[in-house]
Amino acid sequence: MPGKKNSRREREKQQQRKEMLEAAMQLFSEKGYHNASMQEIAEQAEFAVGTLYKFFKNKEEMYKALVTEQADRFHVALGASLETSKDEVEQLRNYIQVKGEVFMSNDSFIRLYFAETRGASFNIKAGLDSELRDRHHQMVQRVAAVFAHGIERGRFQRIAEPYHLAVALDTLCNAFLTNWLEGRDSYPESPDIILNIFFQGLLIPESPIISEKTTNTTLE
Amino acid sequence: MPGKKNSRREREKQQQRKEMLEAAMQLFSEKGYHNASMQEIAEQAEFAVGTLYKFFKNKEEMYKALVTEQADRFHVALGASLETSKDEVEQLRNYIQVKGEVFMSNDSFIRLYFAETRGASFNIKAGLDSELRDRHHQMVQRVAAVFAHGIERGRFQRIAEPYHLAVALDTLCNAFLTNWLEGRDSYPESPDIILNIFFQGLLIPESPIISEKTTNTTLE
DNA sequence: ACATAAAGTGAATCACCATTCATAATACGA
DNA sequence: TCGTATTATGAATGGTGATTCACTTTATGT
Repeated sequence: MPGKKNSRREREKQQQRKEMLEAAMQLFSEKGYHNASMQEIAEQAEFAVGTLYKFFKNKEEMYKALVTEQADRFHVALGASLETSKDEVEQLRNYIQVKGEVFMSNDSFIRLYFAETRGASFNIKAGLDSELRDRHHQMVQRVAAVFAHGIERGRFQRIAEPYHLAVALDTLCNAFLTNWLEGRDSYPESPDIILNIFFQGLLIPESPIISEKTTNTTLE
Repeated sequence: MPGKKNSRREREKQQQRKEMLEAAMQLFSEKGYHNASMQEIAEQAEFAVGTLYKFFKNKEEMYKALVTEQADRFHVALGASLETSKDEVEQLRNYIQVKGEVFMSNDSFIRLYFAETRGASFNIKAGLDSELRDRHHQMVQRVAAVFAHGIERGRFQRIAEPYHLAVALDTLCNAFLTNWLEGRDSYPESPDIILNIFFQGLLIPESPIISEKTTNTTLE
């Protein structure tokens, strides 16, 4: 009487589930939610349609499972990237690095992630998007904390609210990564290109110079 | 025999068309392409379904007309914003300003625009998205030219490729605007918050100091 | 090897929508 | 006002695809 958990059957099931999700991932990311049919997914996964329904209540649940599970992995990795060092610059550098790596190796997921997280996602009613957005938002908050720390410690200049800086950093990564996904451009080998945009001016130079009042951008 | 163009009928037609597109805009941006039915759109516009088809070959064409026409207005406004001044800083400031204004007053369109331009858009096969992306890309190139100029003229430091700077600026605007759309945050009253992130360090200070070699972000 | 339970199958069902087109309403010139 | 042309209407059509479930196949225990 094998303990329910790791029976062979149980492992098999997990494997099947995984294969279904892989097929689904491929088709959803290629054709989008509405244009990928359960039939196709079943064929791709080499199961019968009915079998999909033994694992997932319906198409929507399947999609949700897919997206949230991947997003979890993604967020965990990002979260970890902020723990690696005590130095704020290093933390940010790592964040960018990891984000890049994850994107590189999961590009089909990324399409879905962006579809849900950025541009309006109309696919799913039941608040998948808002759940994802929230988690993403939490991630941004964590990055904001890093900036806040850096500012308190006198490592960074307060050129903007920490939260705004975090939004900015996050979105910059996405933009460059998107460019890379679209093949317009290669993703910066090093995180420094992105960091530079911030740090030229963000990092407090030995001798504090620059602007007269911090806020006003010298204009005519 | 009134010249075919501005006959009353002609004007009426245009008005009707406009009302159809308005209804469509509202529904598409609320529920997405696939979840908005022609029936609904017709009701919302107070026409019969059949009448929609007198104006648009089919749902897809209607959607395309909607998106491209709006996008045109949008791009024209943005383009103009870069012509206002000879000073690069002013040009960028204006770009941000105008982008903000357009977003503010067309938020339902923005959802669609992002859906097409950013996150993977699966809605429409016939290359609407790629057409839009191209135009958007051209816009980015124009901004890049501004940066390039500024750098040549010695107004900006070359902290990154002009193109990269343009991508960055554009995406920063989007991020802040998106935040505003989601109600997480109010859109910066002035463009300066965004500019600051760049210009602290981008603007060449009277006495050239900072970094030892431009490229390497001081790290441990 | 057999009986029973569990898992897998895919044709049939059912709902939903885009699109059409025969008909009705309306506009226009005489 | 009447006859014809133009335009609007919305019920009917046809296709698509999610979901179900009676049946078949496979696994398990004796």
